[in-house]
Amino acid sequence: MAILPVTPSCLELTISVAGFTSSSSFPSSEGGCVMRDLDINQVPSGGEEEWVMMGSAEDEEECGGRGPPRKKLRLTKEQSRLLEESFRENHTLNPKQKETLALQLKLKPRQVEVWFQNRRARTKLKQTEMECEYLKRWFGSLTEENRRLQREVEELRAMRVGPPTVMSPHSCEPMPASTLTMCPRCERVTSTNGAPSVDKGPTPLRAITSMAFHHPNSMNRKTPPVHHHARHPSAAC
DNA sequence: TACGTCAATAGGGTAG
DNA sequence: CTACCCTATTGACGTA
Repeated sequence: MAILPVTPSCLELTISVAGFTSSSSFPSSEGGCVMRDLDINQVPSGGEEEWVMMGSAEDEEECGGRGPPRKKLRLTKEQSRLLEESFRENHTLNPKQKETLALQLKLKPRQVEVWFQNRRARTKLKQTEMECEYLKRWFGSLTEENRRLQREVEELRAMRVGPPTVMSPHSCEPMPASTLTMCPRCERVTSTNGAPSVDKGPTPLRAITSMAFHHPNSMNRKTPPVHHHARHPSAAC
């Protein structure tokens, strides 16, 4: 599997699957007029932010109508560029970095903090969407392979060529089928006489979860994900 | 006008 | 308790 950059400026972790292109769509919501007390939304004096008028005269009437009309901050291209640049270097900021960046951008430290929070959330959402897409495709291919194997089993059964035998991976001798069992969870064949199961390495799912866990974005995760096999009774697999 | 984007808030969790 | 993080949500704005 190749790792290709999808949107280098936005995502560090990317997953590439043959024929897969990711389209980002974010959930949105609509709601009524709920005005909050935002010190953050007060127009800064001499700042370089793009402040857009927020709410109409009716809105003000409905929501109190006290004080100057609220404005919504839109970061300038330069501010966004600097923030992105900083995000590429570090997904989290220490207080010193935050202060410096805020000073540099003529924003409040809280605004820088919020931007980084939202940026991390967007990154994670995109990652999740990509993983979801990938898992769907993987499921499809597994279903297809399962069908193919089922057909093969049927064909072999139809042939009726004596008791089935499996070659031992150790001695290359045929093993009696009675010593083989199927792990109900992972559906891999294991030997009851101590022979190791045939493992082709980590599954794509494991690759994904381990990638997610080791990604810098997950550095603040408190509890690592536990793979279900860790608690599975048939620890052989 | 519906929908996507994004700055911002609320609220819950955790480390120090 | 404080400061930080994450997640869910809100609401203004841009645009197809």
